[in-house]
Amino acid sequence: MLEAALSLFNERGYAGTPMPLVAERAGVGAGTIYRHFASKEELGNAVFRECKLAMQRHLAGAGAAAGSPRDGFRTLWRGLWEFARKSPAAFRFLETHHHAPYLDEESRAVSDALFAHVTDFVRRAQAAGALRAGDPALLIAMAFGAFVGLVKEADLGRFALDEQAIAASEEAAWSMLRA
Amino acid sequence: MLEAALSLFNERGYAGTPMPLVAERAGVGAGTIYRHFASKEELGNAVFRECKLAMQRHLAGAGAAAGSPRDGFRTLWRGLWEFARKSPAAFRFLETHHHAPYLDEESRAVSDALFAHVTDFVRRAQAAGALRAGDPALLIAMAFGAFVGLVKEADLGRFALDEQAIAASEEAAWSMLRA
Amino acid sequence: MLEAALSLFNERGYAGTPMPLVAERAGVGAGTIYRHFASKEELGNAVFRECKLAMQRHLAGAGAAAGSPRDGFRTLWRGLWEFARKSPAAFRFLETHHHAPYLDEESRAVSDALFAHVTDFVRRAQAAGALRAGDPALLIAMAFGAFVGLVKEADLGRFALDEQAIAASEEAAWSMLRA
Amino acid sequence: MLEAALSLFNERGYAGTPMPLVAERAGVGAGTIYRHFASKEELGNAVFRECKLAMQRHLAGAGAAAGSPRDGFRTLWRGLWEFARKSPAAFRFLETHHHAPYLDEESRAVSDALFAHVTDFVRRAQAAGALRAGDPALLIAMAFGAFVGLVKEADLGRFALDEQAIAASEEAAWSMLRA
DNA sequence: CATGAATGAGAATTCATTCAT
DNA sequence: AATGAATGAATTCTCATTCAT
Repeated sequence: MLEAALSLFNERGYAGTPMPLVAERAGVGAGTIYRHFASKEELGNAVFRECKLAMQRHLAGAGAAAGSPRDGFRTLWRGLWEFARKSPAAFRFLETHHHAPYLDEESRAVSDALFAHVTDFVRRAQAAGALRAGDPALLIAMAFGAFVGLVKEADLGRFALDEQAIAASEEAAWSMLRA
Repeated sequence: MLEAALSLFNERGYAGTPMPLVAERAGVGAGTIYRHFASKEELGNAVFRECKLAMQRHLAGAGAAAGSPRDGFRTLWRGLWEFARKSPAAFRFLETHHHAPYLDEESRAVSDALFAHVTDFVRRAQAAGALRAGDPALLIAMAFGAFVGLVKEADLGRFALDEQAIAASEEAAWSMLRA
Repeated sequence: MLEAALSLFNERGYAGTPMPLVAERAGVGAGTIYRHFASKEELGNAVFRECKLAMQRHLAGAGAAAGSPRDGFRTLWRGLWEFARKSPAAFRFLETHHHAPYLDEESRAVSDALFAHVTDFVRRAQAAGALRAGDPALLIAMAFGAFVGLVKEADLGRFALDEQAIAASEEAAWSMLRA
Repeated sequence: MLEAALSLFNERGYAGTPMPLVAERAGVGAGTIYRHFASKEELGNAVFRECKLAMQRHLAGAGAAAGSPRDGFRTLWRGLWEFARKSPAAFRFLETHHHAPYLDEESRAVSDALFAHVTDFVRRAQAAGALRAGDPALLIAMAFGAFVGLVKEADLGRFALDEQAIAASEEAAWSMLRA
C-alpha cells in the first residue's frame, strides 16, 4: 500500500491521486487502506516518513564511515546516488513533497533529524578547515540541490547517471564546497 | 487571475486548488475564469508559461551581455537571484511544477527554449576552456539545482538570501563549474 | 429542500436518509443542498428549527388569547391540533427528534423558548387556583404526552382525529390538569 | 449483545449505529454477532421483541390482578413505572422505535398483543361504568402518551420520577380517564 | 464456534464546469 | 461580458457483511 501510494503520488501528485486508485494498485479493497491509515493525510505522512527513514538509513551507514572530510563527502554523495538508484521513487517523492502542507509534526521531525545529521558533518569538516566557511545550511542546500538537479534531469532522460557521471559530479560538487 | 492561481497553486498544489477559490482570490466570479481559460488545465499552462517567460526575459537580458564566461555566469546567477527575489512565487511554481502532468506541448516548448539558451552559453564557455568538460545538461542541472536548493531553504527561513549570500554562493557555484 | 428532508427524516430517520435522496425529492442536484446547508447536520437542525418555530407561531397565536385558564387550555389544545393537522410531518418530526444527538445549541434554545412559554401559562393558571398544584414541567409533560399519543395512534389509523375526538380529548386532558 | 445494541440504538439511533460498534460494546468480535443474528435488521427486531416482551411480562403480571377498575389502573400505571425504572433503556427504545421501518411482522404481532391486552381492560372498565365512554384506543393513546411524556422529560432531568411523582401522576391520569 | 481483517457498495461531501440572469 | 447558483461526477470515507484462520 505504501509503495502503491508512493508511485501514484509521484505520477499524479498527492491531491491528484484518488484513494481507490491507490487501493487498486496495491491490490486491496478501497476500505482496506482505512484499516491501516486513518485518512489520506496519514497515508501521505506514512509514505513520507518511510522514504525519509530509508534515505536516512542509507546516509547514516555512509556518514558513519570515519575518515577525512573528502572521503566523508564522497561517501555521502555516493550514498545519495545509491539511494536514488535503488529507490528512485522514494527519492523523487521526498523532493517533490519536501514541505507539503499535509505533513504533520512527526514527519517534520524525521526530516529535521536527517538534516541535523548532515549539518553535523559539515560543521566538523569546516572546523577541520576542509570546507568553505559559512552557514552550513547554505552549503548543504547547494550541494543537495545540485544532486537533486542531477537526478531530476537524469529522470527526464537528458543523461545517464552512471558511474562516470557520479564520479564527475561528485568531484564538481566537492570543488564547490572545499575551502 | 493568473496571480491568484499562481499563489494558490504554490500553497496547495495544482490538484489541491479549487477553481472557485482561484476566482475568489482573484476577486472575480467563478464563471469569469472560463471566459479567459477554457479549463483548469489551460489556466495551469497559462500560469506556467507566464512564469517561464518572465524568467526567460530576466535571463535573456542577463545572458545577452557579452563578455567573459566568468562574467556571463555571474550575470546569469544574479539574474536568477533577481528573478527569485522579484517573483518568488513564479520561481517556486516553476520548480514545483517542473514537469507536471497537465503541462501541454506549448508549455514544454517554452521551457525547452530557455534550456537551449543556457546550453548554448555553456557550450561556448566550454569551447573557450573556461568551463569543465562534459555534458552541458549535467553542468546546468547541478548549477541550477544548487540555486534552487538555495532558494527553497531560504524560503523556509533557514538563512537569508542577501547580497553576501548571493556573492558567496555564486563564487561557490563557479568553483563547481570552472575548468 | 427543507420539506424534502422533513418527509424523508420522518420516513427513514435522520441517519437512515441519504443526502442524494433528499436532493432527488427536493428536485435539485445533490451538490445544491450543500450551497444552502454546510452539512447534513446543519440541514437536520434547520428542519428542526423550522418546525419548532412553526409550532411556536401556532401556539403563540393561541396562548396570546387572554381569558380564563379553561379557555386558555382549550386554545392551546386546539392550537396543537391545528398544527398537527396542517403540518403533520412537522409535528411528527419534532416528536421523533425531540433530543436527537445532532441538535445544536441554537436548536435547543428554540425548543426551550416554547417550553418556557407554556410553563408560564401553567404557572399563572396554578396561581389562579385553576390547575392542579405541582411541578409545571410534570403537568406539561403529561398533557403534551397525551396529545402526542393521540396523534401517533391517529397516524397509525386507529381512530380519526376529528372535531369530536378533539373535543373529547381536550375535555379529558383538562380533567387531568384541573385542580 | 442485545444489551449493547439496545443502549447504542438509544444513543445513536438504529441507522446511526455501526455493527462493529455493537460488537465492541458487547465485547465480542464483529463476526460473532452474525452467528446469532442473520443481519442488522434481525438484531433490531430481536431487541424490539425482547423489550416488548419484558414490558408485557411486567404488565401482564400487573393487569392480571383482578379487582376494581381503579385498582387495575393503578396497578398498570405502577407496572409501567417499575418497568421504566428497572429497564429505562428498554422503555425508551420501545418508544423511539415504535413503528420503525425495519420492524417485521412478528415484532408487530408482539406489539399488538400487548395493546389487545390493555384494550380488553379498558373495555371491561367502560362496561362497568368506571371509565369514560369512547374509543378505547383513544383513551389508551392519551394515558400511555401521558406516561411516556412523563418518562421522557424525567430522562432529561426536568424532574424526578419518585414515589410522590408517580402517585400524583397516577391520580391525574385517572382523573383523565374516569367516567 | 469465535474472530477480526478485508471488502466494496454506498454515504457524505467537493469541485470543475455550465448557463440563466 | 460578468456573474454565481446549480449541477452531477468524482472524491474521501464508512460500514454491513463475509470468510480464512
